[in-house]
Amino acid sequence: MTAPYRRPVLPPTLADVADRAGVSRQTVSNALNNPALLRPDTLARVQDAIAELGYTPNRAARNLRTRSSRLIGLRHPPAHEGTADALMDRFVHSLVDRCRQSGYHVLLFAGDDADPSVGYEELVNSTAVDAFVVTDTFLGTPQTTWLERQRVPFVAFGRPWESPSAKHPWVDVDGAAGGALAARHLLAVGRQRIAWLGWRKDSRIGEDRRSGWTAAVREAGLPTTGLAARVDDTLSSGREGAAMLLDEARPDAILCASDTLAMGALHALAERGITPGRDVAVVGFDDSQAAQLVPGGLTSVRLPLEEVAIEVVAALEGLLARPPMLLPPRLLEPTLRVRGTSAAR
Amino acid sequence: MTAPYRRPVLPPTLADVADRAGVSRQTVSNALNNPALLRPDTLARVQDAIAELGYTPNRAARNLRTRSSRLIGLRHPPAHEGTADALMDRFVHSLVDRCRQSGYHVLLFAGDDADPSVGYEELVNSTAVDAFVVTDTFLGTPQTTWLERQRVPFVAFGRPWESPSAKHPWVDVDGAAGGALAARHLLAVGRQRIAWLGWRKDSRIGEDRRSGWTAAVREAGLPTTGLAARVDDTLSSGREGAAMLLDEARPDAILCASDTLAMGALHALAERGITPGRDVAVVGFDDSQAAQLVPGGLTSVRLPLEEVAIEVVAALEGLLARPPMLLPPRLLEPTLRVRGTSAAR
DNA sequence: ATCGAGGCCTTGATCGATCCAATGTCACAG
DNA sequence: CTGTGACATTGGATCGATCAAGGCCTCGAT
Repeated sequence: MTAPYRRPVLPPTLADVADRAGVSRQTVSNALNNPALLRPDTLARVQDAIAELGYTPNRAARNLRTRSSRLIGLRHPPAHEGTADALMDRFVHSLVDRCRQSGYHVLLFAGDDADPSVGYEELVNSTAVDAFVVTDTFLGTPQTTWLERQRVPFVAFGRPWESPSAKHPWVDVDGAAGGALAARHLLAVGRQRIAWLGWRKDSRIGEDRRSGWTAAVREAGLPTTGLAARVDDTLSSGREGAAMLLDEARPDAILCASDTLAMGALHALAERGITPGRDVAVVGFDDSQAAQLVPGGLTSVRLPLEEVAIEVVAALEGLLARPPMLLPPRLLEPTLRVRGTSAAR
Repeated sequence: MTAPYRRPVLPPTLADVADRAGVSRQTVSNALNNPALLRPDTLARVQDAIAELGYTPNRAARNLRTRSSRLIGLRHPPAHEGTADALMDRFVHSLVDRCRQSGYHVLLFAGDDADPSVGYEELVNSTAVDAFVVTDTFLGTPQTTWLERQRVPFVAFGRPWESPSAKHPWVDVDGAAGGALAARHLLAVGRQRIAWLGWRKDSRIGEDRRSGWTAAVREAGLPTTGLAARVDDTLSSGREGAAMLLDEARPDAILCASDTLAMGALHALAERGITPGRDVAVVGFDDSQAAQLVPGGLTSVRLPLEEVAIEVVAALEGLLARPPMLLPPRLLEPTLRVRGTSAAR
């Protein structure tokens, strides 16, 4: 057996291709990066040589010369063991897919919640990545301010809640629109007393979603007072919150800030022998897997993560173009997945 | 405002550090890669200069010269919209974390289920990554055979089920041990008729897990015949399978090949007014989030993904060392998370 | 016939690190 | 005083691509 896991011969270089095609290195380079500069017959000859040799440009050499790596850094969000993970997974997937279409790859790295610069700094200074995608802007945005000060190119998935004057490009989902969408759906299927089961007041995202509920319900001339509970984003708090709502406010629908809370609400209903979708409608948020594990299905607001990825990559390309072109922030509309827990009566 | 998102000055190079410290470039290089070669006072001088300038080695240049990128390629598994995703997320997290400790980063890329070489080939030829971590070895392993033939270094998470003679390093979780662990736990809490609710026979992983159940139950002198059902890995099949078992085999425990199936089983119990954990115990597999969303909690076999990541990275380091050192395959033991659905009677 | 313009292609330098071979320094034995 | 070897440090070449500038054509205008 020969030496295992070592390629026997070195891969062909651009110079090899040049020799074979009978042209200079620069011409081969142009064939790859600026084909219009070549005469058609020369181009064909070079392309043949490339194909025959199975040549692929060496990234390290190209990176060194062009001072760019065509890599996008993404800090793998720390495991919350919560519902957000599955969401992120969907987003990362879309992002990877979209990056590929633009010739980028995604570099995952681990960060440190305490010090935002950890990880980022090393990658920036070593020119390992061209830009970053930042996801958890709701943690008080220490990293975005750090990145902005360092003039590191990045695009955020999530508004700069804490510093609305921030100038960096960002893409986010309109939580208020999602809340309103869900509330209007519940109104359309004949619900009159629509309760809100949401997160605590210090959650900007939660308050955003909630504002959509408030607006839509008031718009219909229906009450919101006494019909809201704010709890932690856990199954048990969701159950307790829903129990309280059911016992004290007699809602015919519960709109929840997350699928986790919605699952809790479903348990509270079950304990009382109330059938979801018939007696009391339940709607969640994020369209996580849990929504599909409910028999009959949980109606849920679905975030357009594929679109978010598209916009994020577009913003990245603008940022990395020269001259850089800053795209304006984008706020995308979520959609609603109607399932059994909000059937029409 | 100056040009946005462009660093005003070029970062310092190794030569800058050398000038400042009054030594040659090579000495600075040695200070970084082989500090033992330097006299202590020289080393200190160089390190001071590095700190003062805030120098970080340029990756592209280093990669070009050393022919290695210190990047590990990981094909982001296609979204199955199934339970496996959450598992993968945990694994990826551990992997990223572990890679960091070894000075590696993870490069995510999108692949194509049809043609395994897509993605891999480009990254290999362009020397973008040093090695791959391959995760979905259960799909008939087209990519592992391709990678082996191309002599691309890689480590698999998952046995080479289809080609046991494969020589590449791999790490896997002992599903049989997990099945046996869960079965013995059920025996220990006094269960006598332990049913198996598993995947169809063509699932190697499913059959592996099942074999542990068979062995443990037989070892206790208890029956397995008529106590097994094999269905698709969906909530509804789980419910139907469990319903059949409950109606026909009268088990006092149901051991499931996945949490998804276990959730289905719980629904079947609920429909019959049977209390899980008291009347019939239920145990799942994979310890997914769903297991924690069950009130009281679902007992589940937890895969040691953190350990898997450790072993995978260790194998990678062996592979990339020179001379390469192939570590023997590792089969890791899962653990059991005992929760409400298998309480002692 | 000569010149200039433009299209097409080539040559040499360069990016920033490491590899390699060689040199300088020093203590100590012959 | 020279030879030897171990250790510390250096200078030049190199990895494989792109940049910047310049050369060689061809062709039409003078």
